[in-house]
Parts: sequence; structure tokens; C-alpha cells
Amino acid sequence: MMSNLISKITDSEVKVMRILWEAEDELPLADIRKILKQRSDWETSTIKTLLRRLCEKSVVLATKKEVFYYKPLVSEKEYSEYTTQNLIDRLYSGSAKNLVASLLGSKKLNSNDVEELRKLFKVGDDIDE
Amino acid sequence: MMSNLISKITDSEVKVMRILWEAEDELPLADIRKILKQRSDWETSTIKTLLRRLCEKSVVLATKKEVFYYKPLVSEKEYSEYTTQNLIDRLYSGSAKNLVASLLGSKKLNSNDVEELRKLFKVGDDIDE
DNA sequence: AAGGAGAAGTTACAAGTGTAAACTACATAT
DNA sequence: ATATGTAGTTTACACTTGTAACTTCTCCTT
Repeated sequence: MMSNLISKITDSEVKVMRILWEAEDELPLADIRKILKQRSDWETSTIKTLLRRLCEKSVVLATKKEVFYYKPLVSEKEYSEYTTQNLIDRLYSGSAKNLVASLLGSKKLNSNDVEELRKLFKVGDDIDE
Repeated sequence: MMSNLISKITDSEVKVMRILWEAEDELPLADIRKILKQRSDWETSTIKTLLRRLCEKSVVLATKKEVFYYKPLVSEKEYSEYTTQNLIDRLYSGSAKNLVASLLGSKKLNSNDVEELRKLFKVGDDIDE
């Protein structure tokens, strides 16, 4: 669910989403601006344009109080999982296993990783069986 | 190496790259056109535009013979690995282990996958140590 | 010779994206 | 009452991407 919307979040827009994801609660423009000023050199108008587009795409909700408050309608987890599945479909024939095998092949997982994951695998197995 | 170039290959362009990746040798437009006609409803001019852009980005080389022959300068493996690393950097704090852990969490790896990967892990370990 | 087909090169054009200014309205400080 | 700052709204503008037509040249066919 939400899939079609998620896919349309652009790179610049993701930077704004990160702020919203990090916050426990909805944020007013002023706060977003303050945080973003440290991570980018965007003008305020740019930030407002991005928020507007995110609202148009229905991935952020703006609620009017004394001032508008912005809240994500798509969680970081949903976004990450959707994007990852998308990569798996496009580059690994839809198989997560293929992806992991490739990570092993290209040494992006080292012995320590493997050891830790092995434990996780065990837990996964327990639940599955 | 090539990183900056790879990142700029667009979705439509990738479809053309796939043809070139599948071929063992460089291909003339006619062949590319023939294969692509079965997978898309692109006009010939569209295919030519995409090939031109790929050449401009230096990810494809066109060699003049009786007619131009096209050859990829970036392999599918390079492309997949670059794109995957990019995802890992953007969504998993640069840690492939995080990505795999997330796949486990979202049940995108099942018991069978785990079993097969466990064997691969073993091989990886043997090489590493 | 005339006409058609495909190759190469040039131009087009709408939608999306990154980035931002301009304008309007209101509140707060002087 | 006036100037300044900030929120909200509208408009801009270049670049990229998806998709394709138009033009020119050459070769092959009738």
C-alpha cells in the first residue's frame, strides 16, 4: 500500500522527509527550516516548495493550527522497504536471496557481519518453524 | 570507477543497456531495434535517442564500421553493484549488514533462502580466514 | 530514373525536478 | 503608524527524462 506514492518521492524531497521521520511529532515550518539550514544551503522558499509537493503527493499531511504543522504519512520503514524491493525486482530478478548472494560475492559482508547475521537467521528460523 | 557515470543511467536507458549486456558482442542498431521491438513499443527514433544519450554519458561506445556498432563500457555487474551500494549508503547507513537484517525482518528471506545462504556464508568464511 | 527503406543527425516538446524569487498578509518591535 | 520579519501562495526557470518527428543521405528495387 502507498507503493505508487512512495516511488515518486524525489531525492530532494527525501531530505525533507528525513527531518519529519526523525521528529517524534509533527513539525511547523520554522522547526523544519532550522534543522535543514544546518544540512543544506536551501533557501526557505525551496523548503516550502518541497513540502508543498510532498503534500500534493499525499506523503505528508499539513495540519492548520496557529500555523501549519507537517507530519509524514509514509514511514521511513515503508519507504526503505518499498525502495529496496524495487531494487530487488529491477536488478535481482525479484529475489532477495540473489541480492544477498551478490553482497557476499562482492565482499560487502565480512566475517563479522556473517557471524552476527547467522544468529539473526537462527531467530528467524525459530519463528518460521 | 565510473561511479559518477553509472548513477546517471536512467530507467529507459537501462532497458537499452540490457540488450547490450545480453549480447556477447557489440551490436548494430538494426539488431538492437529488432530485439527491443519485442519488449517495448518504442519508435526507432526513441531507441536512437537513448543510444545517443548513453554515448554522451560515456557508458556506451559507438564504433563506425559499414554502420555503427554499440558496445557497453559499463558491465551489468558494475551497474548492479554500484546501484546496490548506493541504496545501502542512502537507506542503510552504508552497512550491507543492516540491509540484510532488514530483509530478514520483513520476511523477504525465507527458511530455504537462509539455508542456502548459510552454505554460501561458509564458503565466504573459508576464503576469508 | 524514380521511389522506398533504413541510418545518421537534428529538433521538439511535455512532464518532472531542483532551486528559488515575488507577492500578499499579518504580527511584532520601534 | 511604520518598518521588519515570517507564513503562506503563486510564479519562474533551467535541466533532465521519456518519447518521438523531421531531414538528409545512400543504397536497393522496380
